[in-house]
Amino acid sequence: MAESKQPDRMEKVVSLCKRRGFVFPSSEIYGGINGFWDYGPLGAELKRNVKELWWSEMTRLRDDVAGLEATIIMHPQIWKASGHVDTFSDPMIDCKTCKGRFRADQTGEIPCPQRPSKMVTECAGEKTQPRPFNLMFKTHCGPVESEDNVCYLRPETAQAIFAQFKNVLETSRQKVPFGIAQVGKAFRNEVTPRNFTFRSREFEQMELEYFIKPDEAVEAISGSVAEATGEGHPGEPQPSWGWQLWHKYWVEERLRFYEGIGLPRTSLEEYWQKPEELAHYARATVDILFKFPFGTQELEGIAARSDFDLSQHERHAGKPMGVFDDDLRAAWTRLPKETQDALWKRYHDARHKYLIKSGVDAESAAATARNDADNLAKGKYIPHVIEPSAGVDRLILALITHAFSEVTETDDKGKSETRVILRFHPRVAPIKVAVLPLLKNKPELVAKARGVFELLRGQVNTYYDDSGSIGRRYARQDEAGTPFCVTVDFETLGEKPELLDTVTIRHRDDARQERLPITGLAAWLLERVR
RNA sequence: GCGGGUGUGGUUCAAUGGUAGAACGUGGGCUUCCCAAGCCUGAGACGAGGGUUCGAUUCCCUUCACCCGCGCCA
Repeated sequence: MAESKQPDRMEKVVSLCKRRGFVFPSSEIYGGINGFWDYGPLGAELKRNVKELWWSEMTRLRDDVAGLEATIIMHPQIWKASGHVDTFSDPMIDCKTCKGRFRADQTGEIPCPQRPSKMVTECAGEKTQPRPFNLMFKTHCGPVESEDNVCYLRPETAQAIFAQFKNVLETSRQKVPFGIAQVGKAFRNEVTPRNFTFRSREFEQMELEYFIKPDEAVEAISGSVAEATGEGHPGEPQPSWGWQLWHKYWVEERLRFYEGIGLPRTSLEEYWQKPEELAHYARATVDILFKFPFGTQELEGIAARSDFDLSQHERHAGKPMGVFDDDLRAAWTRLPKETQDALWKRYHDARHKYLIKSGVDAESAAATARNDADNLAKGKYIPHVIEPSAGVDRLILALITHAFSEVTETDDKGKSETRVILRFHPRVAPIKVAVLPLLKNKPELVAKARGVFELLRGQVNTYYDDSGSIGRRYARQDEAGTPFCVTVDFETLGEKPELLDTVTIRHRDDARQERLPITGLAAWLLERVR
């Protein structure tokens, strides 16, 4: 992957974030703590805007998605079922000679990096003792620390959605296909936090689990599973969509979202994971990448996860995770026998393969798979899932680096000066409008400006500033990414009667100015920041 | 975790074995002030902990953080 790295640009962004109050090192007065970052006043607003836009588009503006806010600490069995306990606990061995790090249980199968003819166990390099390499943050529930009450801080928000699937289904009056959305903190004890906030140990995710019918059910109901035709957004969801079209749909929806908050497609890349890169349960995964100054890196992954997660929880919790589908039941009885048999067999084989892979013994796997396929014929199945999973903090960093621009201007005296402008999309900008009296020592101007400020602050996030020259205040707002400034001058007070109660609106990106009546200000702004 | 680099006001940088300067920013003031104008004035720093030394921001050790590379990244 050819990448143009711009370390200078990244340094400037980091220092701007500190200087203007977007991002601070966590616990800085104690020397900081690796992998943890705080959001300052502007960063907090920016992040809030992004999360609210996501939430609103995902849940409130859709009929088919319900929200959830689950706890960070959950029953430890959840992480057993999800696979995190096992995969995060691999004992690792370091080779002091070649500096390699290997899973302790695989040293007999991995070639030594320095002498590929020999396996790691056979080479002469000095090895460390195996050490547990756990990327989940562990804690204890209750006052006594013992093996019995170990709990984990969630390494992803998704599992809570699966765990609460049934409750949400029953209380939200949704039917498959439908989704459950959640925004929240997650924690991973990363080996190496890197690249500013990009890889942090405490971070926030915006995740949707979108539950769909298995393709066999879609085919039974619609006669066939629709094929994806052509590039781009496949349009409004159709009953005939199988997992592939739903997957494509969500990839395009997510790209639209990024465009809508100011990340054009040219700043993004799609990466379709190759079959050998896929997690064992995934049928397809698309990463949406952003061209960061330190390289092109993942913002969001959209995975087609089959029915793996709900199946795991059904097995581990011993609680049924299947749903009953009236349409399927009705459709099934009308199918010709050979179609029924073919669908039964396909569903059976998929279930059987999953069960065997999960370590279920051959006899129960055979029985369970038969039972699952019989259930399909009665209208019951475990939904499959499409998972668009986005990192909030990565997105914030992408928005800041993308918005960052420098403008060098030379004045009459030949003195040149470089100013920073953060060209945020108005929808995400932390401050939407600044209200500025032209002068601060004229009580009438200040009073009028305060009035305008009070008028606007309940509508959009508004900032009042009367310190320094007007040009300095414009520059200050440019650096904060404020898209609009409202200036109250003597004409507002009626120096020219025809301009009484009008103000100057100044645009961030081109310094353009226009005159608007105060009465229309709020509506004018709302139109542009929503 | 390994190797290399860097830590001085908010930011960007100076200087120094005798406890630190600047620019910008920031607080207050003056100015009919529309793109970081000017003037007056204030606050503000040697990442942390040890050691050597009469004395350490400076030398040494440890530690923490950040950056680059490697490894790891369900």
